[in-house]
Amino acid sequence: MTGKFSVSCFGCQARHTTEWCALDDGELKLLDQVKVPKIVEAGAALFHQGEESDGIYCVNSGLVGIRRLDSAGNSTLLRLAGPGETIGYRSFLLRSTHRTTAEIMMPSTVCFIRRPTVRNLLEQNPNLGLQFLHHNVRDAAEFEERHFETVSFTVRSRFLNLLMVLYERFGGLNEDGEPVLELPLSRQDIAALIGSTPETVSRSISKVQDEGLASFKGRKVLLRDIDELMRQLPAS
Amino acid sequence: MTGKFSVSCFGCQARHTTEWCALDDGELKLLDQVKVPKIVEAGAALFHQGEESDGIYCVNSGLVGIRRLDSAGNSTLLRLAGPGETIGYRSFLLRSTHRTTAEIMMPSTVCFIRRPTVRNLLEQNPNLGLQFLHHNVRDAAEFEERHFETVSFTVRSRFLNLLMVLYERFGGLNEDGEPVLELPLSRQDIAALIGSTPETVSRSISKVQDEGLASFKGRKVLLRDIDELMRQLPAS
DNA sequence: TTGCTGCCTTGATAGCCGTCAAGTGGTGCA
DNA sequence: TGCACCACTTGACGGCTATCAAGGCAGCAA
Repeated sequence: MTGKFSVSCFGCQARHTTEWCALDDGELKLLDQVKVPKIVEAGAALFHQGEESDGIYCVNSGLVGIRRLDSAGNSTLLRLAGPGETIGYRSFLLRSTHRTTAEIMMPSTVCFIRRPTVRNLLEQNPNLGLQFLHHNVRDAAEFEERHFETVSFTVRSRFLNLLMVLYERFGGLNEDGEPVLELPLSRQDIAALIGSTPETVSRSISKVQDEGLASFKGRKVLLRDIDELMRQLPAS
Repeated sequence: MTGKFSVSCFGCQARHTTEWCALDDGELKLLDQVKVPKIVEAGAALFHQGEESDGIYCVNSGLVGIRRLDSAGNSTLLRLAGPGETIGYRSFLLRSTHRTTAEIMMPSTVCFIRRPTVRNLLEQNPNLGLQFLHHNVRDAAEFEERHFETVSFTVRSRFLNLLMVLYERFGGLNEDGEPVLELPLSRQDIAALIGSTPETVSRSISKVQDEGLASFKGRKVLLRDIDELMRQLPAS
């Protein structure tokens, strides 16, 4: 954690796409007053696996990685959370310790909401609970989807899939109008996300590059043939 | 669907382990009156992928398979639902069409609860929503876990894992006091559940048999060395 | 009985991919 | 400038597993 910043819930871009849209003006005002906004540097952690849950986090900007440590001490990236996503609400609702570690992947701004606040709001406004439910149902559906993909498609397909998802989130056009992307992930984390290894990811990258579909230089990507890349995605 | 049967929510074994434990007596009485109990034969479907969701199902006894059809028309078994589990609530909550098909795997009894009833109960009793949330959070955690297992362990490990899970649910002792199990699944469905193919499953079975850990005859299984089988499970 | 059908098993083969190991390149620091 | 360190790449190898193909086996109908 490296600082605080000022942000109003009322002006939050993400508000209308999150569970907090269930709140009325009065409740939102309360939330606005008691939330703890923070600027966080890449590499920091919002919470660690095994810790007690003492509240939930709402991502305002940036990117957060949800990791799990296995018994051997290896850290595996499970999923990413971007602006508008609420983190840590599961352990909160289950009153359990955090089952994962939330690590900042790029400079981010997040809002922390303390346990009592969340509890009060939940009791006050049943719709908020339903919104969390909706959120989680979508998450669960996505996991099911990903599980299906992992067992059905090759590493290459899964990599291309991730690449395009990341492009939609973080991509843009360079000065020449070409589609480019700066990967917010190491090869290791890419590998974990698609259920593979850094070496195999690296080989997939080389192959895609040899075929002229995209150029990779470190984490910088130039998508040379975006149409063909899209065409090669697993149908879903 | 092949018939109706009489069952009271008040006497339902599964009630206390499901989301319906949030209901008070009055609400439960209402539920009891409007629910539609059904006896269903193996092979029938509760709902099909793509259909409109018109309510949710509560499994009273038996086993239901949740399947997904891919674009090529292949049916893939995604997961199983047993007594006490509620089915179809995700499409219900998202107001979307069913994303999966629910197929009866063995003669079962289920209760159907119509959309308006569920909606009313949800509005009336916020705790019910929270219960669904809990349920779904556990589901999501399980998917995450399974995804992790699939990319980390071999087919053999995953097969043994499934075998022991099925044993806990459907296993018992034969007249000689030996642990036995009647698989409720075809090889094809076993393969789908663990993300593999019927051939590889068959080979795993042969291997486990050669090692003297268990005997397979069709769907009948005799677990010869249950301790060793447990020992070979992936740690989790 | 015969034939048919579906499920399961077994064999042969190829390829993807994980693992181990060595090499490359970029960055920061002294 | 040189060195160390780290992430990444590349190569070699082997094993697991998917695929294709053929054969076995039980259930069923005629």
